[in-house]
Amino acid sequence: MAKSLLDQHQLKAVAKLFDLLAEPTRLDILQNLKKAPLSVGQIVDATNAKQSNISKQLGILHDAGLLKRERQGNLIFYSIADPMIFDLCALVCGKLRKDAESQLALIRSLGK
Amino acid sequence: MAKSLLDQHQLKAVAKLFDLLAEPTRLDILQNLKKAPLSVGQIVDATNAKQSNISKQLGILHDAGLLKRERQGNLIFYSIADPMIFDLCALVCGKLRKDAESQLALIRSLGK
DNA sequence: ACATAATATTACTAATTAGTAATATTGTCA
DNA sequence: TGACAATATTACTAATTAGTAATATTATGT
Repeated sequence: MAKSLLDQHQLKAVAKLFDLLAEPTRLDILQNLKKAPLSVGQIVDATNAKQSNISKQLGILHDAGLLKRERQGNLIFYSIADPMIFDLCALVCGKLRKDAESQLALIRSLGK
Repeated sequence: MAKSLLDQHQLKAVAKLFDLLAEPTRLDILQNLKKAPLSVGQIVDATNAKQSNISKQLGILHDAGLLKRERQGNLIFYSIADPMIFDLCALVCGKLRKDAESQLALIRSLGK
């Protein structure tokens, strides 16, 4: 086992995946799809984004392979293609919570 | 336990953290710091980015709390503040590898 | 075929930001 | 103090992109 550092190309691929998760609207879509597939309209209702934007972001997530798409009559249902995303989000949420708790403990310790 | 969906503010915080990891240069810095703290000059040498850019990206990572900074004489050493980052990167790398392997298997299965 | 509902696309604006050259700052050593 | 090395900052450009209104597409039911 050598240095095993990622090369430029690989770094770019990793960055691209992180970038997909670096937008609140897309994260909102993903967390809403966590339990079950939803139609575009349902996602629009669940978030507070406009239809055109949701459609756009769904397209981005689908093109990247993070979402699956299935037509059912007049509706189009999207679903999570790889639940690994939620492991990622759990890690990040865990870190943020831990940081916040440390912050809180620090503040409390200053309260004499 | 209710719906437990993140609100707008929380989504923004999560997105911000992902955004820090959504740039190849910053990822390159982080992976170089994985083994040990490095000075700015060492990081510049290890990557193929200019000094001013490395310094800028180090500042961003430090301001966000992902890196620690320590002066030693003329040099300034940066180090990873929270190794959780590597868990994140490992997940992403794992996914990309798995996807690539599936792709490869598919191609092979088509080769008669 | 027509009206309607659901979704996608287009064209655009505003905001963000990576990278950079030049310059400023900070520390070391003589 | 002055020269030098390491790092940070500034000011700028070019590129990317979220959000949006308007419009186009696609499917359904009559």
